[in-house]
Amino acid sequence: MRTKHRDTATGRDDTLGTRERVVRATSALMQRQGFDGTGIKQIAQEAGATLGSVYHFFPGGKQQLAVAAVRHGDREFADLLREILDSEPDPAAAVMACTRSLAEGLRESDWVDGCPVTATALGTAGRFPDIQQAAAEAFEHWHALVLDKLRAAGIRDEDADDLAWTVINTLEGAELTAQVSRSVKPLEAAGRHLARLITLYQQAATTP
Amino acid sequence: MRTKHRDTATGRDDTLGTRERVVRATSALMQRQGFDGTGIKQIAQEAGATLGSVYHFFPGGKQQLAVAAVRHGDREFADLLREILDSEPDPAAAVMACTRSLAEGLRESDWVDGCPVTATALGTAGRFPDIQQAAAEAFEHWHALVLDKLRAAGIRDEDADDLAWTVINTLEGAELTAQVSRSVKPLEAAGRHLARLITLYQQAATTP
DNA sequence: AACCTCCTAGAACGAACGCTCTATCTAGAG
DNA sequence: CTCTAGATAGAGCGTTCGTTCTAGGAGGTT
Repeated sequence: MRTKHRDTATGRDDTLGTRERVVRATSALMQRQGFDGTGIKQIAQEAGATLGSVYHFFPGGKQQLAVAAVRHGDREFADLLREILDSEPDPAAAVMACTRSLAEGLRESDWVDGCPVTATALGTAGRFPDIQQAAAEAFEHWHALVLDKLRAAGIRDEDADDLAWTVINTLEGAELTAQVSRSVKPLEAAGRHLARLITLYQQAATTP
Repeated sequence: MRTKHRDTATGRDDTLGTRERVVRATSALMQRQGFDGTGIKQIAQEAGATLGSVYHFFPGGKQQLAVAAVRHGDREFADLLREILDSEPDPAAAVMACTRSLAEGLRESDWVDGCPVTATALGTAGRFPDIQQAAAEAFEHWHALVLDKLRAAGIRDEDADDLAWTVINTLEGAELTAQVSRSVKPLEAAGRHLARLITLYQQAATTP
């Protein structure tokens, strides 16, 4: 029954298992519409699955779906972030490359694909601790990646941790502002200023 | 019928008109639960109004309610921002005071009251242009306030505009990260680094 | 008195929601 | 072949959604 054909219109890949297709559809839909704006029947339709299949793989219902979607978004952005950070030896240049990549992704999606976990996490702030914790763990993973890069570049340990948080914060906020404003300007400014900040702490580390 | 009594349990103020009570309830609820997570009947109940009253003042329905709520959040945060910026002559110290204020607000609300426009705007990204534009205007208003402060402190015009965007971006992102992580650490780091960045551009302006 | 405008009140509608349920299909083991 | 567990299929449950609708109350003007 399952064909090896890729549906170019919806981006759905029938070679993936049902569970994976459902997770990806949930992630994509909640990224755009948030938790409450996304229906399970809509997820099933987008994934090319039926309601029975969805509840077979996710007996915990919508909440379990959201947690899986957030974790998927976590891995997805972590892979992108790792790739970009590895491609540039200089951390300042690497962070600027990140802002360019985020800007490109936003523009290509006509300003609808923002951070894959923010929309889901924000709408469920105090209501579903599981979802919130999955989102918090995503931020921590991304922070760890940036932290490694900063430390490898010689930035002092006591500076690097906070600086890595500011990098994540600013990327997050700039993407959000850029999306709402439909302009890459906030992301461009963020890249320039983060690069400036990073080189500042690099100099501080080499001249004690 | 209308008493002059303030309901200390719900925070509802009966001395306000119905329309204003509805707007405030919408703003508060959508700040926590987003657009789709907030029902009109819930708004009516929280505001101490009936469904008929809500639709009398907002015949445009939920969409019009959301726009009014975002504009209310815009004014609310603009007032706070203006007050803090005016209380500190040094822009770096003023921005740090902002991060402290945001951290305090988050902690007091048990991490549920984040930015009053983000949750509403994110969930309606591509669907309701009116809401998105109201949110974009809010960011512009806040940006203008920071921009004035930076210029008044002598920062070069060509630097100040981008720098003001990064301040807004980073405040936004840090509040978001702090809320999800239930920790003030991201906000504290943001305050320190923004202050550092601002003084850097101040020095650049005085030593050509 | 009558009248008019503003506002309040909530029943009722069709649609969509999350979820449960039973039934059927498929594939591999024996 | 039969047996079984995993996966698929979708009708239907009760509830809630946004919205519409009609009816009534409050207060001022004529």
